[in-house]
Amino acid sequence: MGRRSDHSREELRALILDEGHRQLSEVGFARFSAREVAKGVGYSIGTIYNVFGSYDALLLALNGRTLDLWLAFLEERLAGCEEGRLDAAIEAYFDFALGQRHAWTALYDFRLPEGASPSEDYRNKVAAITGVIVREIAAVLPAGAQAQALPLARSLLASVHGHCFFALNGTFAMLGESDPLGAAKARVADALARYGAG
Amino acid sequence: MGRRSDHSREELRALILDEGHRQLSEVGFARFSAREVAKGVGYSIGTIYNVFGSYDALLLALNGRTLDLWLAFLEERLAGCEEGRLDAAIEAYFDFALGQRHAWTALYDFRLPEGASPSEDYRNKVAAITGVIVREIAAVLPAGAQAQALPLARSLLASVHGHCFFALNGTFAMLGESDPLGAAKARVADALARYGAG
DNA sequence: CAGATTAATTGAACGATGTCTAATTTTCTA
DNA sequence: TAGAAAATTAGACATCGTTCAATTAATCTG
Repeated sequence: MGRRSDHSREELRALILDEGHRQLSEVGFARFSAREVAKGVGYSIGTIYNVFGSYDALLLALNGRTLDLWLAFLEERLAGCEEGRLDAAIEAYFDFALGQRHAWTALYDFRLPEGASPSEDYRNKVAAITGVIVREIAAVLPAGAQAQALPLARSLLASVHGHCFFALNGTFAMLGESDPLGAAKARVADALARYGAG
Repeated sequence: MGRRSDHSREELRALILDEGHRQLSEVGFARFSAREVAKGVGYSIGTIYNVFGSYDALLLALNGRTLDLWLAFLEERLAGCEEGRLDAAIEAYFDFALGQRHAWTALYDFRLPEGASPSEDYRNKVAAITGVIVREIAAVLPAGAQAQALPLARSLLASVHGHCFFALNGTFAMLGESDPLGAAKARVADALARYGAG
């Protein structure tokens, strides 16, 4: 079969992303297959390569979508939240990871070949999520510690990530920890206490 | 070729583990291949399956070896260390992950199929590493807070893991963080300060 | 020591993967 | 309307994990 006019380039791209994200969320990164996505949208594997160029590029696009969903989820949770916004953000972190388990895990299971770096677009998405945390931390830091908001946000993101990661991969269960979210909140509180936040 | 007397069962197992760990450390989890290991030891792929039963079992054994190396590395670093032992442990965490980059990453990239859980042997190895941290934290906690040593150790392990993970996977670089180790140490110090450690 | 039994080892087969490319077909352009 | 450009396909390729019948060497047995 040759050229078709079923979908424009952008429609096709969106179609593949929709179906791809659906499958990734269902089967997880390890079992994810570009061929299967092609089947799902009724095109051949070659078309996936025409649109995305490579398997890696497809996965980067799918992970980008996950980041978009994550940011939206985070902002929505914070939208009607007056007090305890930072705790709410941590809860949102956990809830998204648990709810979108496979998609979230794929963010970290998938790695570009050594030397390669993600697109500016992708980096911006990561920075956007970080930006939310920077904002929330700045809001609770005293005036004299505002300069610490960015480095602190990066560090606390890493801490929360570690807790969330151990919760999902079974490490915490193996060690008898039954309240990963509580532990994560406590560590964030520890750090903020030192900067006189409140 | 039929039965050979080149190696006993245990020698063969050790041979495969040696070569497997060498290759895993060299090429990383994504490019690791059981067939290639078979080539490396001069046996056929079938023999790998006779000895280990499955690809998953082989990888679990290889990750087990990484955990052994990690524990030994950690203890050796702490051996001649009088003060600042906890900071030394965090440094050791980072140094091992950086030095054994591929092997360390494989600990978390590889996942058992859903529902399956690692062997008791594997769980013990993870618990052993945790045990070292519990011990070191207990040593700096005041008498009244000893009960917190275990939960705190689990939580601080997660925090340090998050920092190490972000350092290795490029997230920190992407966010402009240039001292992940320093940040990890600071978060641990924050937590200990709250418990009156010193 | 000879023959039978057991155990280990092999390599081909299978279905699946990502990747590439020649051929085909449609659409656009001059 | 003829030719150029773009899109789509299907098959080929090398690789992967997995299985298994056949083969061969070591061991046991009488």
